[in-house]
Amino acid sequence: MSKVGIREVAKLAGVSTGTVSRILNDHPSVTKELRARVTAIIKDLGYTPDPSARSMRGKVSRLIGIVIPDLTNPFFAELVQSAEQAAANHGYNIIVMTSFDHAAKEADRIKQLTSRKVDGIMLVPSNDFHTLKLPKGLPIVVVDRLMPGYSGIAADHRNGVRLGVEHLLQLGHRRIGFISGPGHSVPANDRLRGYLDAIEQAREQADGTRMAGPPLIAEAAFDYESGRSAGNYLLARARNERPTAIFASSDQQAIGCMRAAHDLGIPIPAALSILGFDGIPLASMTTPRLTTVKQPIQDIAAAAVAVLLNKQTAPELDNPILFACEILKGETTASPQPD
Amino acid sequence: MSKVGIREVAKLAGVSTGTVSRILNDHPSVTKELRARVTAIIKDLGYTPDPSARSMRGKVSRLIGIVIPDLTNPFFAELVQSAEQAAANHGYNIIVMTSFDHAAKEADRIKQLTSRKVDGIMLVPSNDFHTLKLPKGLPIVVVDRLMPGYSGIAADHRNGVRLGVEHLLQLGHRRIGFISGPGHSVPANDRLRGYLDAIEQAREQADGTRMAGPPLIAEAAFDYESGRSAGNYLLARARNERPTAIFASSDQQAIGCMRAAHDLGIPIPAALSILGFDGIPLASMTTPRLTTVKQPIQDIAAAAVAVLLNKQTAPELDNPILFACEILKGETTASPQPD
DNA sequence: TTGTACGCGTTATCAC
DNA sequence: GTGATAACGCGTACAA
Repeated sequence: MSKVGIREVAKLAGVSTGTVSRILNDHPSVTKELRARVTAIIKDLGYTPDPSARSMRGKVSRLIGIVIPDLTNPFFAELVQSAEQAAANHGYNIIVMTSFDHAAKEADRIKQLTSRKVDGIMLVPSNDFHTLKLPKGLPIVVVDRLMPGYSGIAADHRNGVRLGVEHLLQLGHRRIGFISGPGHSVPANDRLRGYLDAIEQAREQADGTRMAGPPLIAEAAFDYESGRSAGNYLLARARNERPTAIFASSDQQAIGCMRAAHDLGIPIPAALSILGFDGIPLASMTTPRLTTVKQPIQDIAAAAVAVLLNKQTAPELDNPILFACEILKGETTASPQPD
Repeated sequence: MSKVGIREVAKLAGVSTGTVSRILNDHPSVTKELRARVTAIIKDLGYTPDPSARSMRGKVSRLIGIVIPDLTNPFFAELVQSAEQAAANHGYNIIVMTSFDHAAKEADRIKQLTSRKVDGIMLVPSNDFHTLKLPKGLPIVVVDRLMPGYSGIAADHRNGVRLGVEHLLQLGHRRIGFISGPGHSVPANDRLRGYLDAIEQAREQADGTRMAGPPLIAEAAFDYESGRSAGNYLLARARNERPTAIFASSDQQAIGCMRAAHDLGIPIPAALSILGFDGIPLASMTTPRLTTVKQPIQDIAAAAVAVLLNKQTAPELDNPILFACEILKGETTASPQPD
């Protein structure tokens, strides 16, 4: 149970340390039988290469760093967990750090990771990312909040929202409100664009039924409380003018909005449909269960890890990899009642 | 921006590498002024010691490992985030791994962490922990799910539950139902004990008002759906026999139970009080807001890290450090209506 | 108090 | 195809 190094293995096998090293690293120029014999001895001794020594000599640490704004956000938690799985499948481990959406902290974290010699960084940038200088030469993949100038991977928020709006349109809704995310957030803007796209398109196709005139949009932070006030704002008008459906930019907003509707005595989904975005586990725990547009978090995480490990070619700059969203049907959307 | 090592610093300061090393490690035998000068140069060059080399030569990696069953569980997510903060304050980073409550995976993770030379492991054991062999010589602190034979840190579940029951008693409840956690879970049993303690004590003090006779206990997993069926079970009896309050062992159970009550047309808190346990953010997002017993997660995490870094003496075996819980008042508890 | 020299476990570069 | 050896960057006896 003590220090069994590569030397012990070599001595016991009657070969040199170099050979053992080559075997460990799947170097081709080693006889099959020799490889077999040494491998047996390795297993026998229970020898494991020392990661510290490895990362000192070579350039590989088999470590990837993850920097996210907030781990208590269920979306990021699942992202990290999925990434850990994906990394483990390749013999990698992860170092997790939280930036709290603070650019200075974020820069510091990245510096730490660099000195740790991580083989790559998966970054969900803080919102004031523009002040951020990233070290060159270290693979970095930006996830979810895309940044111009870096390889990015994310869900296709824009089309995801279109999907959601179309779902509501098909149910017969014509006055569809939208709770937008904070204006400085990249995904928030993508989602807003998706909404505007879909509404615009519906207007053009105007199949007799007219779409509502004034845009029914409220901007809010992604959290619960903001969703609630935005809901209050959107619902504070005469019944024949207020939206019959509200599409929120996050599940938490949607749940806050449900609460607002509940406080106003508006039954869901009878008098108001509500649609969320994200697909966090929480969505299925509300009463009634929230219908939501689900992001393929696991796919995103797996792709990000694959890119960092060079298992997959990195996306071009300014041409991110996007994953399609899908609708997770709950009980908060239904056809509108006639006025 | 290239490789600035300890040698460059030494050369530029006109001292030897040994001196620089001693300065870095706060070795006492160095002149104050020399220390000051070299420190300045270090900062000037932006020199950072190479962690890999450090952990190879010395025994310290400034890395601590965290193994938890499931990161998407909000409780564990907050635990990890708090630990990361605490570790960062001491110049440490964390490697996070998920065991999925699978003993074999867990053992493998721990082995990986050992070979990474982490300076300590914070472990929330999987439920079949009894099959677990932990490496000696490596500081390990068991958190939340206490294990006999290891240093443990957790919330005082037992007294926390007592607190909750007393809250309900003070409101006037006499038929208090309890949704217990899974029987094989250590915290679940602690919580059940707390409930039984409090009820027993209330019986003895029997101040005229009689406590309900038969125990109103339902065992369930910690999740939402299980809480819902347990709630259904407890509420499926005549009004004057069913509990006027239900205390759940987790917030998710409590929320499931709220849904059960809602489906049965039982208003909360008018006809039924509900009390949760954990204090996850989700608790304040329900309608109405859940009253719950909050665990001091940050304190737990900070203490665990402190113990691992020897900043604080480890708790005796079988004599864990316990942190007091507190009641987080929401809107789901109130005095019972007369029958 | 400070400098020197060596070793930690591995991989890469040569010879063989 | 395989063996010997330098080098990676730092900590630490030991010598001065």
